[in-house]
Amino acid sequence: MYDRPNTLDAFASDSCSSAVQGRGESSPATLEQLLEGLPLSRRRLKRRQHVFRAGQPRHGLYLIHSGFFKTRVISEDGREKVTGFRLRGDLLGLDALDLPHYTCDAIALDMGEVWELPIAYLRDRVPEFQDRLTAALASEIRRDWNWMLVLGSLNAEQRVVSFLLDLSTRLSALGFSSTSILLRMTRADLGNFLSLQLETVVRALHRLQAQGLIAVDRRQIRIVDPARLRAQLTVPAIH
Amino acid sequence: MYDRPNTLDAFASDSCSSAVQGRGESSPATLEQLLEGLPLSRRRLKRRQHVFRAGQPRHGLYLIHSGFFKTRVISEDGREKVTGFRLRGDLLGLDALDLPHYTCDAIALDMGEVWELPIAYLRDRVPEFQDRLTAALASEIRRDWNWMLVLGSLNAEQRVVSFLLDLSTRLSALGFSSTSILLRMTRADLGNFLSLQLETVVRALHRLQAQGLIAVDRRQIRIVDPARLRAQLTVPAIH
DNA sequence: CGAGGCATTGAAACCCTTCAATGAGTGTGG
DNA sequence: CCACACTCATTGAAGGGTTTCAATGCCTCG
Repeated sequence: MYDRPNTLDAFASDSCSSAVQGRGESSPATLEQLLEGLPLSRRRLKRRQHVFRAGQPRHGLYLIHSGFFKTRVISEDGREKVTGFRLRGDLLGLDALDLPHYTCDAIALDMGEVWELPIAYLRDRVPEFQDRLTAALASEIRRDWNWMLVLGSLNAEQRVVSFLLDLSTRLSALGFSSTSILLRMTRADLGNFLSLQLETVVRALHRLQAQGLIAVDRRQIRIVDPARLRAQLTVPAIH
Repeated sequence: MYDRPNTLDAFASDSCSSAVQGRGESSPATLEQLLEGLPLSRRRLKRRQHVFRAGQPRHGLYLIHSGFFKTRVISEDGREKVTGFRLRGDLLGLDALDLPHYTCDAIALDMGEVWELPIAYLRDRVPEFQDRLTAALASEIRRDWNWMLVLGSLNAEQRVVSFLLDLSTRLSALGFSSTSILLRMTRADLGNFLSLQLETVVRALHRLQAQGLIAVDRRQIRIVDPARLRAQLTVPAIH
């Protein structure tokens, strides 16, 4: 019998891509370390500034060096969907790797810096680069599928819990506190990502606080009881 | 001003990956043509048979030669999510390209045949293979994002319409009728994919039939009025 | 200090889910 | 060849979680 991937475990393992096919023995753990010393063009971004927009000619791939970003797609008739929140080490533009134009918007939620990666150049000079790229692409697919599972089978409160735990894990992996979380996105962005109305997000956070699982102070979230918070995901899987 | 990708257009353009970065002039349009003549191990599958299961050691990638498949992920506590329905030309196992084990189940919905692609071998011998792989991965990400958008912003009826139009487009690209569609999956599978209960799918199909947009006969669907069906997606974007 | 963006809260409405029962189609075994 | 079993689809009714709409409050910034 084989182990089935746990939703949360899958999230966690994806945050720092581990087992890349064909990778040699010891090598830099992060893409950033791998690219250290290369003359990459860096770009600083302010709040609400776009790294790129859907439809623009694709230049390269962007590696987040610092800051907090969101990616989103917008349909012809204006419906928007936040496809993810991206942190240091994440790549922006993966979805358009085979296209001449970007297909999503990448927007800074606060100040940040990205490094532009010249794909063709790196593919030729950095042996591991192609494998890293493949790993990042596959990882994004798994991430998307996990969120589709979450959105399709959990209620509002559980979705918010999933989000908080995921963010906590990712921030923790970057060396930040796993219990003190500063949300950089609006309630509307969060709701959009979780396929909920912003009021529903507010009420879910409120209920979680009332249960003593978290403490909410505007965008500052403190995880009071991680264990019971996690336990919320295994209770009556309503919906 | 740049064009934003239309949901449906995006679906359509993804069905036959077109502009692969760095691809030369004339070359086989499909992966299958590219691999013609190579000694690939083929595998016939019966209804309900698994191509692979999550957790199994990853062998290679599978190219669907014929048949109708579904992929799904299952969480630790048994929640299931159908992540897609796959047709001829689609690849199975992309999500685990960087992992030693598969992360989803791939299941035949009727009789079919898949070709097992030895990745490392093909990467070395077939120049275009890596680019095709990248294109397939990025394409899957765009596909997932588009479905996330659909599920997050459209009501039950519109989701079913989106599904029918998408399937119609894909079947059409394979040379099948675009108006006479045989659903190979159960209402439950379809509902799971669309994040709806099977009863809701039934009722949505019923209403679409009542409006004269489609004709439903068990799993046989006939698209009576494609234009008005498409128009359903631009009306009161409820939700 | 007013303006604006964002968050909160309440109440009503609604779409979808849930539960239950029936029906249709298929396959198998006596 | 028919009957039983089983899977899948259909339909109805009730309930409920989210949405929708509206109003208020809070904080930041010019």
